[in-house]
Amino acid sequence: MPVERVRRRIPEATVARLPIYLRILGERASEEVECISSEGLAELAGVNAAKVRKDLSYLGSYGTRGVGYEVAFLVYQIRRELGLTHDWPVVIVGAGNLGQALAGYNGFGERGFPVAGIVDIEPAKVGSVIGGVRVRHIDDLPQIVQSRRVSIGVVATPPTSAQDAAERLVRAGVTSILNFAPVVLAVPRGISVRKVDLAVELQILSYYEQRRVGVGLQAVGSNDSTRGASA
Amino acid sequence: MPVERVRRRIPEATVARLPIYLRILGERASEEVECISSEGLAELAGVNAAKVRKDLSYLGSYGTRGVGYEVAFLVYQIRRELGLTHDWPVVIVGAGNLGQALAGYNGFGERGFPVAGIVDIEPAKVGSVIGGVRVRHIDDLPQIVQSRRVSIGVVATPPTSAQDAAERLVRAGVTSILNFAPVVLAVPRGISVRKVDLAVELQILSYYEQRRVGVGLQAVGSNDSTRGASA
DNA sequence: CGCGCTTTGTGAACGTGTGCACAACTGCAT
DNA sequence: ATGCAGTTGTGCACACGTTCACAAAGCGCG
Ligand SMILES: NC(=O)c1ccc[n+]([C@@H]2O[C@H](COP(=O)([O-])OP(=O)(O)OC[C@H]3O[C@@H](n4cnc5c(N)ncnc54)[C@H](O)[C@@H]3O)[C@@H](O)[C@H]2O)c1
Ligand SMILES: NC(=O)c1ccc[n+]([C@@H]2O[C@H](COP(=O)([O-])OP(=O)(O)OC[C@H]3O[C@@H](n4cnc5c(N)ncnc54)[C@H](O)[C@@H]3O)[C@@H](O)[C@H]2O)c1
Repeated sequence: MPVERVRRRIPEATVARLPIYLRILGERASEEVECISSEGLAELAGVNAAKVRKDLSYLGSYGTRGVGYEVAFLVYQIRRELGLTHDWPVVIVGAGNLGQALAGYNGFGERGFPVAGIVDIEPAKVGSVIGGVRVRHIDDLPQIVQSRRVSIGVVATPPTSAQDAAERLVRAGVTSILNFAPVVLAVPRGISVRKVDLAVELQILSYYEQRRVGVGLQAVGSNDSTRGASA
Repeated sequence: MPVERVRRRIPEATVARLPIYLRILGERASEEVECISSEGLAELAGVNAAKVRKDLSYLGSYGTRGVGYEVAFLVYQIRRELGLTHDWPVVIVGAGNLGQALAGYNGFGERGFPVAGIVDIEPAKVGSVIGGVRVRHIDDLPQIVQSRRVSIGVVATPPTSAQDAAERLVRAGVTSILNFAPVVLAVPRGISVRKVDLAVELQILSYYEQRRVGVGLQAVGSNDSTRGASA
């Protein structure tokens, strides 16, 4: 087996698009499409073909000129690059409205992110079962993280508790956090954080909606997921 | 009253940060803080102070040198720029797991995005009440959109129905869509779409997690919401 | 085998976003 | 008045991201 050479850094913007390509390719693969051109993939992903080629070129030269990319091989390469060759169990903090919806959602597990546990600070919430996972007390967090080798945590608590939840996750050993609470989390260097903030999304839509005065405006920005994981 | 002059275009990246500033300022305002410096706001927002100043400069010169920005006035200006001077009712398509969590969430209404309605295609779901809103049949969508003057729609259906849901929304008169389904929506020119895709977020975290080999990597990207509203 | 068709991979130009550094300005003290 | 400490607003340089355009390369066919 050859030595795994040091991987070149992949631009943030590209990393955010690879999952999109991956999903599209996955759908094609199940339809027994063997090959796809950058043009075809670009169409399906809603981006420019040159962008697709440049993105894929960061993985290596896996295309065949005059033909395109072999779907199955490309899927393998993207998965490898994104670190999706093994599962990443996640732990959810906060078993409220949102935490329950997340825990009950199968899409996570299917994509390699099984819910290893869900915890809450409220004794009344502890014990109930959501999506096959029993809600446990937040004091069990370190135990869950360590025994299940969890490195990704999801914050689904009210905003006022989000910083506390994040600190507990970090103390328990988690190194990546997906934050649903509308607050800016302070975390130690080396911890990645990504934020999903619905109010922000709506307010951005509001901005463009408001400007929609008479003229049907075109192309107000791209549609990618360019948002860093801070550290 | 002076003529409202044609507003200059605000960079995408700035538009994505304004809601963050707005939330922070809102919290300060309720603590009776009258003035804030770009440095202070930057700290709370987790960004660079120069960036804050440049962002705010797009709104106009509303700061006072040597002093800072008057919180209440700045809140007003940002709200005006984002089009938050009036409510934007939203309609949710898909009353499943996620749709219910969204409808039951008060945070939307509080921030000026009241749920004007929630619809589903499944007769069994119609009639139940979630968060004070009765689920209606999707055929009522045009009526809801028109009578409540809705311009923002939320897609919370399974991926296979998402394109259908989007088309119904557009036909009903909606011009902005927030899409939770993991698919790329095709919409006519002039329709803004933003996407929230949890699997993508997790996969991006996975990428950085996987690279976390030995060296505690620093600063892997920013933490903003730079994602366009396509058209 | 050579030729034409197709599609990749990438250099280069352009556009957007970031952050430094500093002049311009404010307010206050003396 | 004048000076000084503090803070904004912005020109500039650089980094990052996007798109074009085209040479290089594979494929199939005669
Ligand atoms: N529900 C939604 O649709 C929605 C939409 C957008 C954003 N959000 C955000 O997601 C977060 C959760 O929303 P929700 O509707 O589920 O709220 P919720 O109040 O229903 O649930 C929050 C849960 O967190 C638990 N909790 C509180 N402090 C905790 C702590 N320190 N440690 C562990 N658990 C703790 C509470 O006991 C509760 O069960 C909020 O920040 C909200 O703003 C929710
Ligand atoms: N639940 C989560 O936590 C979660 C997380 C991430 C992403 N998502 C995505 O959000 C979407 C919804 O997820 P969910 O868990 O709520 O699914 P769900 O199956 O619980 O609910 C989907 C609802 O949409 C309705 N529906 C189906 N086709 C429709 C149509 N054409 N028009 C109107 N309504 C229609 C169904 O009747 C159902 O009630 C999915 O695309 C899912 O991938 C959900």
